[in-house]
Amino acid sequence: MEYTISKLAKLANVSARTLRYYDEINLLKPARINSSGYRIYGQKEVDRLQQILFFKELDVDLDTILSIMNNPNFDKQVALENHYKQLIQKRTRLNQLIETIEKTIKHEKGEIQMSNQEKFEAFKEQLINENEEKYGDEIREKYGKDVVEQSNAKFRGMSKEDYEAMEQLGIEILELLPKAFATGDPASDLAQELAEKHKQWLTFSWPSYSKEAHAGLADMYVADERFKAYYDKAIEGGTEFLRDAIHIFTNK
Amino acid sequence: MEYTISKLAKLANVSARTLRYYDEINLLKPARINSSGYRIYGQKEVDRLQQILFFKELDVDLDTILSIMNNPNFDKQVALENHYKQLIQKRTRLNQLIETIEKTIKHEKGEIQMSNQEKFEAFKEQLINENEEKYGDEIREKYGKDVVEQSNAKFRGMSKEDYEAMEQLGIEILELLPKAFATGDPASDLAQELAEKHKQWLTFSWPSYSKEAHAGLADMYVADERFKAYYDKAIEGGTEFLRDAIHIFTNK
DNA sequence: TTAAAGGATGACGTAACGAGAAGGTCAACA
DNA sequence: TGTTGACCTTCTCGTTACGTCATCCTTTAA
Repeated sequence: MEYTISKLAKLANVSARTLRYYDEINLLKPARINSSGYRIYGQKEVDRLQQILFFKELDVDLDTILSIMNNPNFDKQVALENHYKQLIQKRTRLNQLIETIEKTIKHEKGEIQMSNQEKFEAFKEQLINENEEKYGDEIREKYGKDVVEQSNAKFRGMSKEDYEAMEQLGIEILELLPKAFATGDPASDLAQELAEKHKQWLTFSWPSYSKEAHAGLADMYVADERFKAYYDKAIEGGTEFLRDAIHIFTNK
Repeated sequence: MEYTISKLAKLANVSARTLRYYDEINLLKPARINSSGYRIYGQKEVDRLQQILFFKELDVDLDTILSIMNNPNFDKQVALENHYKQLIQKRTRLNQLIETIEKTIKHEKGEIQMSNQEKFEAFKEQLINENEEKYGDEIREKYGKDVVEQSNAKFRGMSKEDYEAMEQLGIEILELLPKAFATGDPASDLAQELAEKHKQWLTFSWPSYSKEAHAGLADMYVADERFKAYYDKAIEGGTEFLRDAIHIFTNK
């Protein structure tokens, strides 16, 4: 079954302009262009569009969708969970705002004046909470508030280039993991290279590196099913192997 | 208390650029400009900014905020209570989004853990896709966009139990078809039982039942080689027989 | 044959700023 | 007194995800 642009547009309930735009940004290319220059879409494109629209419904921006769909190493689940976290944060913010409004209404009714500080307190609290939520309670509990806060600051100040380098490193780690695992030895050169790469990856977001923290994080990976799923997807048992490699690495 | 632009920006947790922009669009003018051309804000502006930010949190565009705030009939109390109501609504919407994403994550995780579930979900999606491809336009034209979308949604949200019941019904239909066909009469009791079962089967995936739609679908079965092959596999000429039985059933 | 429908490619507009250039002002410190 | 650095100014361009023309070409139905 083949579709012209407006046929597909009707099918998916989007505009033809939208499809041309998706073509333009390489998000969804037509299967072929016919002799008159018309865009012709096939089944594969229909499926892909459906995926795209699914993510769009979750408020994911097109650039991110593009990464998700083009990068085979990009874990859909991780992406979904990140997005989930963002939504939770949004809701937390909303809840605080609701509280603030409740307070404000009460104050106004009671004709009690709020100080400027008080008025903006809610917004500031929002920020703090966002930071706390963003980088996980686990790490905060283990390594203290300061680390998290510095980490936040570093992460926010990260350039696009840095972020992309970090992403690339993450991909390399996933690629290296099965190879290192194949050696069967967490002390092998490949496994230690893996641990080294993981350290580098870590330093992108951590304010300072410490062996204990690195080893602790490795333990957390095994204990946390989300991380475990991520690394085990590359190779079954990969998370434990990575942990062992890191433990050897940090005890050197 | 007087504020320079960055003082106010910090207080309200917005950027200086934002305040300059608000000045530019006449949403928030500074109290005065000092001899060096600096913007100086006072208490009135702080209050106004707070109001603006409240509305902004409600996703109200700045143009609308401008109208609201310039309206002399603007009652702060009423406005606040309206904000409040809207915030509650927004939170409800967010909660729905979060629920959806939770379901999706669970579903995706289930794909990894249980291949049964995976097959089921994947098959459902595939069915929807095929259905969309083959009949999307047609059914939309005939019965309207909503029916198709509700149908897809219903199918997606179907429980495993429902799906299995539906599958069972499908098997029964295939078993009943040759027996009914043997009567040679689409109006026979067996044939009408067949049509009734088919209706039940249909209601699993269709949002609402209508005789016309049922009859239309029967016609489509005969016209489409995929369905025809499916029913003819049970008995040669079974598709036409089923169609005739359904027509009689729907004209009762 | 002709008109309508549908396709294509620009190009501009949108909202709410972010980012950066180029330059002026102010307080502090050597 | 000169200089540094923080802070201010205006101006301009870039961003997202398209909507909306304008202009021209192709296909289809009457």
